[in-house]
Amino acid sequence: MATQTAAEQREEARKAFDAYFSQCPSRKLLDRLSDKWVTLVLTALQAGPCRYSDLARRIAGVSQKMLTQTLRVLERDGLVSRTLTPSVPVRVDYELTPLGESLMPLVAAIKSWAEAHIEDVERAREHYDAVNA
Amino acid sequence: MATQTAAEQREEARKAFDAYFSQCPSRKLLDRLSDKWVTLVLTALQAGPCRYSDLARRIAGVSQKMLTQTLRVLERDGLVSRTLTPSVPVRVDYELTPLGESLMPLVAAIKSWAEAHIEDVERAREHYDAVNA
DNA sequence: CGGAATCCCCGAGGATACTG
DNA sequence: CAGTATCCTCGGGGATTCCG
Repeated sequence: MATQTAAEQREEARKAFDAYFSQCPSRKLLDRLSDKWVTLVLTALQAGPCRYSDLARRIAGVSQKMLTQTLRVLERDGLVSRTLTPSVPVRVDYELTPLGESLMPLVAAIKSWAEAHIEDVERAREHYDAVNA
Repeated sequence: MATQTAAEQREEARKAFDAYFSQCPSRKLLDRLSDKWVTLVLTALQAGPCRYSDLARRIAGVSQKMLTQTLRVLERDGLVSRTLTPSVPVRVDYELTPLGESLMPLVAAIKSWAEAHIEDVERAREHYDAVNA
């Protein structure tokens, strides 16, 4: 019994931590933003409404699956709205909601820090790699 | 020949996109921040220097492998400094660099948006799930 | 104490094919 | 046009073991 306890304790601690962790608002937001396609979609929509196929074209590397999945998540989170026009063929437009727009300054802030400090980071990396030959 | 061209073109487009994409400073930063453990480590270090084992204890759910890996990456990027004291047993302290500290306001901004708007997001989700029964 | 090395599993996500 | 469904691969990351 007791021999297993240590491992079990660690695992339970991890599970409890994960449970707590997944509730953290900052984490939820980071999980969204960090998704490879999310910021690209948001940025693409910043200029205004956009059709599905236009998004697919603008975001060159995306697969249909991931574009659709990303849009669904963003729609569910209330960051993007989906408007279906039942013409033939169907037409679907996506657009940032006010909530989605409120997120853009944060995206801009991230871009700003990145562009301001990326060279410092690059230099640090070169130095690190040089030292740890 | 020509029958393969379409698929090949897509793949090459994706590769070219990935290559371009991986160069984007904002993406690099997001890739760092989005790492599950990075923000936790940075936040833990915000209060001041901290030993390896202290970090391991503070960040309850982390495995040694991921803690070490995270610290290595942060050190390489110049966001965290590592100080080794060759006593017996060895003692290692980690600390935010000025560059690392300059990142904290951004982390705070993320936290701020998350806490301010997470309820809107939750409501949007509930509504979405209710509509799409 | 503070790691490095190895094994192994699981799930994110791309390719492909089909549909309203 | 705008998806949905299925299959399959590839690598992130936990558990475990060993080292200075």
